[in-house]
Amino acid sequence: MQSICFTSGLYQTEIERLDQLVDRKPSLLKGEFLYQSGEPFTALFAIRAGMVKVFSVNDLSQEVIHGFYVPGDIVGMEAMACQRHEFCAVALDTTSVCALPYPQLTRLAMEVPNLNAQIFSLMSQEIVTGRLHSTILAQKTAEQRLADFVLMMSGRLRARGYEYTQFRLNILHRDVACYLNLTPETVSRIFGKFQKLQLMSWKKKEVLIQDFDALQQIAQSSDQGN
Amino acid sequence: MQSICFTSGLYQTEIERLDQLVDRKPSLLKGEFLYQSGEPFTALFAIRAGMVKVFSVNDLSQEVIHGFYVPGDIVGMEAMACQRHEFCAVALDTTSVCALPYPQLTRLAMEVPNLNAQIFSLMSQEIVTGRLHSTILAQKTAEQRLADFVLMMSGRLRARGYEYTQFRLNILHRDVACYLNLTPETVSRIFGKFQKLQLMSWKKKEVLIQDFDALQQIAQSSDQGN
DNA sequence: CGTCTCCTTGACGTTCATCAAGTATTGTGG
DNA sequence: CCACAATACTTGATGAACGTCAAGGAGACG
Repeated sequence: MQSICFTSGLYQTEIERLDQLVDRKPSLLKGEFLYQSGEPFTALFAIRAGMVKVFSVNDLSQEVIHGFYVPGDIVGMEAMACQRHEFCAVALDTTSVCALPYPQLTRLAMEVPNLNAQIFSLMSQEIVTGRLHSTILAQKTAEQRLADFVLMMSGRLRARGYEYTQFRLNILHRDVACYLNLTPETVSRIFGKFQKLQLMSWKKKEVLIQDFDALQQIAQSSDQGN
Repeated sequence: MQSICFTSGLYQTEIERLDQLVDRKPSLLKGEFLYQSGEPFTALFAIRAGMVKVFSVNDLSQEVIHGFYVPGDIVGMEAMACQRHEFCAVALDTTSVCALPYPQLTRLAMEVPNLNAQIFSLMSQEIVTGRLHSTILAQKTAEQRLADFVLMMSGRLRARGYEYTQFRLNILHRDVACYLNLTPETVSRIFGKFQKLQLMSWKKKEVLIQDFDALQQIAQSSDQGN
């Protein structure tokens, strides 16, 4: 079962031991929380199916979205420091997850060096991802951000063996806007433009990418080049 | 010596074992690199004195600054996933660091649960810090970002027992601009305004904070409130 | 003491947010 | 299963915050 998350560096026997401590949760419905800000931290969550967004809420109770997580991803690592959640994680779709209870996980990690290294690696990757996100917010135009976003989601699905030119993506455009620090209006205008240019379409939760190269070019064009 | 970095959760005997694997480096001069993008990852670095900035370089060879690190901080954790640096770390001042060789560190961590937990905690904290940085870039006005930045640096010095109302900060305003996704011109204008209002001054690398409350208020004002 | 980099100050322009109003889509209860 | 309400998306007109460009002044380093 855990063939997706932690396992790239583990032996079969190690995977089996990991399986034993996994707490397989019932499916979450759209809108249900994995965790909320303020709750004590008890476990990491491995996503098996569906999609999750992680966000915080600012002073004016607007969401600030920090990431969308797909099957194979682990969420919750940001709470290990305080042993308390400062962020919220909510299902965007019917979602199934495995809980990895933290005390048991660390205990097992102390016995299985490969598992410990895997956790380090995942956390390190999360730091890098966060910095990339910052960079995109800071350096790219609205068009670049959107092209980048679509390609990134496609790439992550691809990396995990899913269809990546045409796929269901149950994310509100409003949430995309929020993740990329844009407004829904801007997102709408730019997706409209992309569709007119036959680069891609995103209607009714269905994404279709028609021209990867052109999107890539937009995403990378050296700032005001476009 | 290591009374600053990892040690909050360690016993004396554990600290001593950590001390044994520390590789105490000679001082770095301003402008010298701790590591550069592309180099293999060999060690984490604990900063003992001075200041370090971590950054990446974008397509147009402009720096994107991800953080400034002060004594007591650990840098390099983002490279654990790939075992290769994707970022650069450079001394902004005469800086002294300890290298914590990664293989030895992980080996020791396997024997000392407290140390392992400490590393998890630091990495988790780094994820949170990155998300806060994103949030500031995304949600705050130029004035708020600058007020926030000054208070943050002050707060970090304070947390580590240094002077925090008046202190040396060897960071170019250009680098502050880069970190906060602003231009040097904007930074100059706003610091000029803050000085006129007697909130703070920053001249010749010397920061003086005159009115914490007012800065706090600016940093937090609910967006366009100010 | 001179050069180079950094900082300052002003005038102007651009990107994207805001506001507003209308259309589509989704969800719900009868 | 349909009708209606609520939410999401679209499209246009306007505006503001900050970037860009330019030129002058101060500080730092050799």
